[in-house]
Amino acid sequence: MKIATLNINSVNARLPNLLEWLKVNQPDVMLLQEIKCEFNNFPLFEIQMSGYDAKILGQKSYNGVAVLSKNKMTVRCENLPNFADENARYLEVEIKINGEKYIIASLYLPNGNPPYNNPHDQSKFKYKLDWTEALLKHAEELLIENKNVILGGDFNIIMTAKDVYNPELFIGNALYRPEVQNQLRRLTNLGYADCYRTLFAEDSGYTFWDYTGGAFINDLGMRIDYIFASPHLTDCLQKCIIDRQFRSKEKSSDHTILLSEFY
DNA sequence: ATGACGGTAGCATACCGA
Repeated sequence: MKIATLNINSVNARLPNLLEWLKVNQPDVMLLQEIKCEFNNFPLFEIQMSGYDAKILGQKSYNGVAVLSKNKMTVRCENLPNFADENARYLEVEIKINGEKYIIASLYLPNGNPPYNNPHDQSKFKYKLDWTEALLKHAEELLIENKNVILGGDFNIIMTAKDVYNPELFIGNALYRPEVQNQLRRLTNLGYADCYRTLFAEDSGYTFWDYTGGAFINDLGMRIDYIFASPHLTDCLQKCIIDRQFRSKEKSSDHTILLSEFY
């Protein structure tokens, strides 16, 4: 079972790149974040012609998440349960693959930094903390329900100092604050494994490079996209790959694709 | 504290992002 995740930074701006990648790599499931469109503007026809069905939680201009799947899927929830959210950041589906039932979520965790024009405003960080608390509570319940659970997406959290090119630059940043790093550790303490770190203890594993300042060329990146797998699935973890070549393409997203494979 | 880029909305420039 192959599953990939990508913060695509507008699905319509990057559709050719996505379709080409799907054609070559043929994942069973593809998780997308920041599709930046409503349902009616999602390129459903082109996705279906590539052999995938799509479930979409859209939003105009900002956010928006989707799940693409070769197999039939049903939506379990749009947005986190018990969390009123005006933004489209969480889509959870159920998919049967080779006779096994999976619960899979595509998630886009809030950034949490103050707006540029109001650097002392902490409301966005509070939103991030609250959102992640709701995720943790739900993630715990999912493990009781099914042994095959995958939570993948853009978590907007740099877990440790080795997950960013220069940790000192990020002290106080909402992506690097101890409160959210601790929340992500709590996800692992529930039993979910960070697939990339499970297989690669030392590699940088960056998934994001800023558009500015030649960040990609100089490998000034950070690891903020993750695939977390339930214990039973982690036992079956075979591969985890970061496709840097996809980030080097013309008209690339500022994130790249993370791909996990299970037996 | 701000901007570098890039996307979207909508038509000039503001907002958002990590």
